[in-house]
Amino acid sequence: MKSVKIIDVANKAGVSKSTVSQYLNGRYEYMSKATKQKIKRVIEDLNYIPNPIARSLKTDKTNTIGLIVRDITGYFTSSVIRGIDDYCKQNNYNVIIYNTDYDPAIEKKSISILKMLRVDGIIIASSGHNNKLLKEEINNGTSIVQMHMEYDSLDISTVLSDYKTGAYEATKYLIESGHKKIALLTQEYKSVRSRYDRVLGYENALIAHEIEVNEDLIYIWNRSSGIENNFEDLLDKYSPTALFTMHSSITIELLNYLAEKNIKVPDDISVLGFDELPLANLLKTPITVVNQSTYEIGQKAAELLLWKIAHKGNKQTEKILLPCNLIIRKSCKKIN
Amino acid sequence: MKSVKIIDVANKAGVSKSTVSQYLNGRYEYMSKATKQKIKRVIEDLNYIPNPIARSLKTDKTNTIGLIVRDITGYFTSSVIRGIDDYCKQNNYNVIIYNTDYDPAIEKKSISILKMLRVDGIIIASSGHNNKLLKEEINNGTSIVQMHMEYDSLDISTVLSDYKTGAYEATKYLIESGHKKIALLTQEYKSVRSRYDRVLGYENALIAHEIEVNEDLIYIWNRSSGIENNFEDLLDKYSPTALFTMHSSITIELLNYLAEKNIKVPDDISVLGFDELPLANLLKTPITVVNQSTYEIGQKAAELLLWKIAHKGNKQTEKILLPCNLIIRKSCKKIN
DNA sequence: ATGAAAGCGCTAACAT
DNA sequence: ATGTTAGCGCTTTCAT
Repeated sequence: MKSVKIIDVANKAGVSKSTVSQYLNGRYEYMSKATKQKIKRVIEDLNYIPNPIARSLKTDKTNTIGLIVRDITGYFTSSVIRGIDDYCKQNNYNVIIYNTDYDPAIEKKSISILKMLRVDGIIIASSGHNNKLLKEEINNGTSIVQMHMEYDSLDISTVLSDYKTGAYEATKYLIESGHKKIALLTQEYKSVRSRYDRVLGYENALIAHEIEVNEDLIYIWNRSSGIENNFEDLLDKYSPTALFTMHSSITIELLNYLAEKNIKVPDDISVLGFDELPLANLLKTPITVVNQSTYEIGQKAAELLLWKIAHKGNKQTEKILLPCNLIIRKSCKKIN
Repeated sequence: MKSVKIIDVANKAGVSKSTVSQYLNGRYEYMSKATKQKIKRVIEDLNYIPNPIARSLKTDKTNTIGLIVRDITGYFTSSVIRGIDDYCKQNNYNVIIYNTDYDPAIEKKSISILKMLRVDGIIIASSGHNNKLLKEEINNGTSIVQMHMEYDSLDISTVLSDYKTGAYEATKYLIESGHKKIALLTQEYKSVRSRYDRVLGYENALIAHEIEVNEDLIYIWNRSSGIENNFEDLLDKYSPTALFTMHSSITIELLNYLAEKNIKVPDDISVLGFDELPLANLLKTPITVVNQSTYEIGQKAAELLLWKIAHKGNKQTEKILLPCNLIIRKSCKKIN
């Protein structure tokens, strides 16, 4: 069961290693038809498979990319990964995944491990806390594409959904259903372009329909503390008729919150979420959501990265925007 | 930005490559305290990181394992993967994932790619259609552990849940809630131990409570055709009061089916599922399920595999059983 | 206690 | 059109 190597096929074919290597790498220009055929035969006979490790050592290419995400387990994330992985496999690349669990320190460490591993490139949904490092890496020639997140301070090739339009359309739908007091639930958004865009979409839709933007209706949620008491204040004080969440984590927490407070959706209040939910149509109230094309995001990100790897010289940064689509279900009531 | 290599630290430390290599591999036995310190310093100074590819070429060890699953995207699977991945990363292993989408041919190909990649071992949730190949690989010395599935015809180290007890406890719960006519929805189970065990658990519980086992109440579902007309026949003819599904895919399809037929859970019929469902408590009817410890399954599988890799000689096969737990929610009605 | 040297399996510049 | 040769960066046997 000794594995057969290039020298074995060279010997058996009566040629040198180099010729076999030429063959393997598709450089047939100066090769006689005869030897080409012979080598082909011998390779099949011997069932020879080149050792990618030896190849990597020589070429400094591993044909693997690194992928840094928050948590592979998420409904959104796992589908994006599938898109990336499928595209990569089709193109003879492997992917190695690192989970950061939202920790910038782990993110940083993941980058350095991936570099140590000599991956050919990295796709990252970054926290925004390592922008300086990321910039450095890019300047050093590392191929990187970012997805899902966007930061004004970081000039990097990116693929994400058209959040602004997505939020605009959703808000418009709410308005056209008669809602005027629409509360927005978002994470801190001023420093994060991809969050700010959603808020902009919301505001623009209001403005376009001559509804005054009320900052008090924008509730800042954060992952560690969740929905706090001041949210109840918002509800009490402003009585919004609809709640628009900017992230599935918020949607889910909100739904639990409302269930606990015994507030009925959509009878008492309408809910519209960003990001598709698993088993959405089996929920107590099937939730209307702005859906992102997760699989396509992954595919595009992978496509862009492999392109960058193949064109290392090119320092240009690109931004790819994929459309969202509104999936209308039963969580928004028509009013008036 | 040239990367520093072993020779650089050797030179700077005034020793030979071999000595540095000894240091790197923790063989300090014959090393003077002095050189040890010096090498340590220089490595830190130079920020030297050994190249794992060169190392792999020499040692024939990649410190990566392959993982073959049906679809990374599943709720169950992604959590298992996380368990595997966390354990591996903690132990300096990387994991490369292959999705088979339930296709035995892709499964087979994945195995061969993984072998070509020189992974140190493989974790597989296998289809059962490549058992001969798997057996061969094991005989050739490949380290493999199987998870989630079990086949009598394949002697292989395996980690899975205690399906029999899980199904037993669930059935018992149903019986104690007054149910006597409990239909079982399963895939073809006679050739697959891990499915047969669930059926056995169900039957044993019935027997223990002196309820006759009626084969007609066992409905054979399959992934490609889904729930067919004959299921309605079963419902009509035998009027089961409870439905016990053996897999989350079946549960989800069943729930959709019942919703479509306007059959209410649990008022018209009780439902109990195998495998946890996402957002379970937000469902129209929160479903009672037999939950598997997905993360732990992953951890255990990884632990077992890394152990096997470290003890290549040992040909013994082990079977690790993890307990299930019943999560009682609102989908099962007490009757009589 | 440390070093010299061979070699892991391949690629690629250069020679012929 | 094909072969020779020198590495890629490391580990490991064998000397010393």
